Amino acid sequence: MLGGEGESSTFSTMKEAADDRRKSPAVDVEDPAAGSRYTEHGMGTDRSYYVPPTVSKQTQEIPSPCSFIPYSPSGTVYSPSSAGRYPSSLHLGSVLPPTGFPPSTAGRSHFSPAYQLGQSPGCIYPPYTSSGSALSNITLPSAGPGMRAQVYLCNRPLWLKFHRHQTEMIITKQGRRMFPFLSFNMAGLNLTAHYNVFVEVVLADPNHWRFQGGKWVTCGKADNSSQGNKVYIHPESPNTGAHWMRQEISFSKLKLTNNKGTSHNTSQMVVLQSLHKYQPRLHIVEVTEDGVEDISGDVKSQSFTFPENQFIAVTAYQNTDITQLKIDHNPFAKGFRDNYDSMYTAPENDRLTPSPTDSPRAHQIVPGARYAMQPLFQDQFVNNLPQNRFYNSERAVPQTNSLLSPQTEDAASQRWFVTSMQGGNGTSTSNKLDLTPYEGEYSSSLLPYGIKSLSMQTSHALSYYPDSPFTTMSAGWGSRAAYQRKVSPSLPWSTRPSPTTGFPEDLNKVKAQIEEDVNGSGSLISSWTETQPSALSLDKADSYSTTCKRRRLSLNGPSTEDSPSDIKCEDMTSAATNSSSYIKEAPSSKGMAAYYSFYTNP
DNA sequence: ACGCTCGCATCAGGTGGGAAACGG
DNA sequence: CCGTTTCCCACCTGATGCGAGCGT
Repeated sequence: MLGGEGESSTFSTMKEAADDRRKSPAVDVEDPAAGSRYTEHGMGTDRSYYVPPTVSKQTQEIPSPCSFIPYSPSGTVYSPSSAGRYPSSLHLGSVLPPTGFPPSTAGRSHFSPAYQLGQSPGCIYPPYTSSGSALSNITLPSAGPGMRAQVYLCNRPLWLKFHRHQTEMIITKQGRRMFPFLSFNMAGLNLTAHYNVFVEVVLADPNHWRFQGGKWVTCGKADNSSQGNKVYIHPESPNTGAHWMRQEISFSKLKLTNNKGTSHNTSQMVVLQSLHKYQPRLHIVEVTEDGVEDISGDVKSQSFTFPENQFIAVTAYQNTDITQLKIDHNPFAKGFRDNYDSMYTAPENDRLTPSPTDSPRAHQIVPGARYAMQPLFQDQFVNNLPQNRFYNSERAVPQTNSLLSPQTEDAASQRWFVTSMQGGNGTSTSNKLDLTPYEGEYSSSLLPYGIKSLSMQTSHALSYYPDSPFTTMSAGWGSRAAYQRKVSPSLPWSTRPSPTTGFPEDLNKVKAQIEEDVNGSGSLISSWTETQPSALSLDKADSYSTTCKRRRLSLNGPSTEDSPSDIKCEDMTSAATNSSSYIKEAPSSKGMAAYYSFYTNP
């Protein structure tokens, strides 16, 4: 409602920012230099923030009352090279957590350490350290105590799964929802201040892509002239910081279209061009109570970019791995799962209760691991051991495989870290996907995200995918969907024990926990910059060249990683549970609620 | 009698696949 | 001719409405 209205007018500043961006859209992802481009921005400075793709800086934590702060990197965590280019205004890198924790340490205690590390990120996440260290540079928002926002990508594990294979999003004339959809948890906002929260989808790189030979390759230049709405304002905008932090903020209703002329539901539709790569960006803009952006004084806006959210817009899926992931995780595609099973696991079509150990696909689908994990982090980790690997693999493998040869991914999957980050622009290799830069980060981040997601739970936001208990997961995740699979209707998840662990009693504890999450996992992302809202589409694309062949890749190897993501989610939940004491809503079992409740309670 | 909860049926909407249509 | 886009299909989820059953 509000958001929609406000789009054009309210965010004028944003538009300006966007304009600025346009000027420099074209940097190549590949360009090593690109990394440098990503600059941080200071708070009000400008939109040009970006994070060096390769370089992520870890921020050192500044002692601040708010534990969250530490991670709020203004700096950059990582910015995808591509992202940097078009960044409208702010770019925050997401902080990635180090690779998974050792199973043994998985437990909460484990996080604590992470937390500490968080303060010195470098230590904690060695991989990221180099680049990640950038975070330290991050300047905290000067805006005021309330302005230090931190954002968690709730369904990051799921996004990572897709990202590994180069996420594709279908765009249709009438609009197609994203899956995974964007779902965030926020922290660090002023409880009483009002904010508009919106997502802007910007061109991630200057290339036109095509799927050829089983992988995505560039094919000419992107069409910068694209027109149409590029911003989706969360329907609950404007709203108070307490509101935004109380629950998971889902953008499940956001639709992607290629219909530039669409006049209806423009508030729900983001116009994109097929075969172009995009980077969703979350913007949080402080506004007056009536939703008007406060132009007086310093503009308080922050933007957050998660490289794993990048996707290529398509009118038909190109990579069968992506198709399978969609089918496996999207409840609405459940009808296609049987086929899927048959395709991938021939003999076992009938398996009613897929076990995690089953075929890779089964992992994705099966939540078994998750469930088990819920109770405790440790459990989660333990169970996840394999999963962790997957995650790693996701990271490491990602680009290469997914793009190149998915089939081989599994094997490769074992490696989590990618060196790319350090290098300056990890972009190095790839122009193609630019995954590398992120990967390192991803790996580290996995846990964190998972954690958060747990906390998030409240699902009110999610109308479609929220299941009750699992809502949190839903946001993203596939986890839920997976569980629901026909195959394993009987899965215990419904019975999931709610987290029993208590939350930290006091805020400090909560903070600490959060920090842990952040640090440890790095899940929080955060790069935030205060800048003016920028937002609008920048990209214009032009016609892209042309020929693209579509090839469907193999099915073979559906990713093996599915479970990991789930796991993470679960982990998070468990974590959340720990802090239950704060939970206001005690929704069933959702630790998430608890987590947020913290915020809600002044 | 009234109010609440539960279960079932229905409807709207979302999903990917496949074929046809479109365009260079 | 080839690649991309569009349309239709069957299937599924989620929300809603309605009625029955139960408790006060």
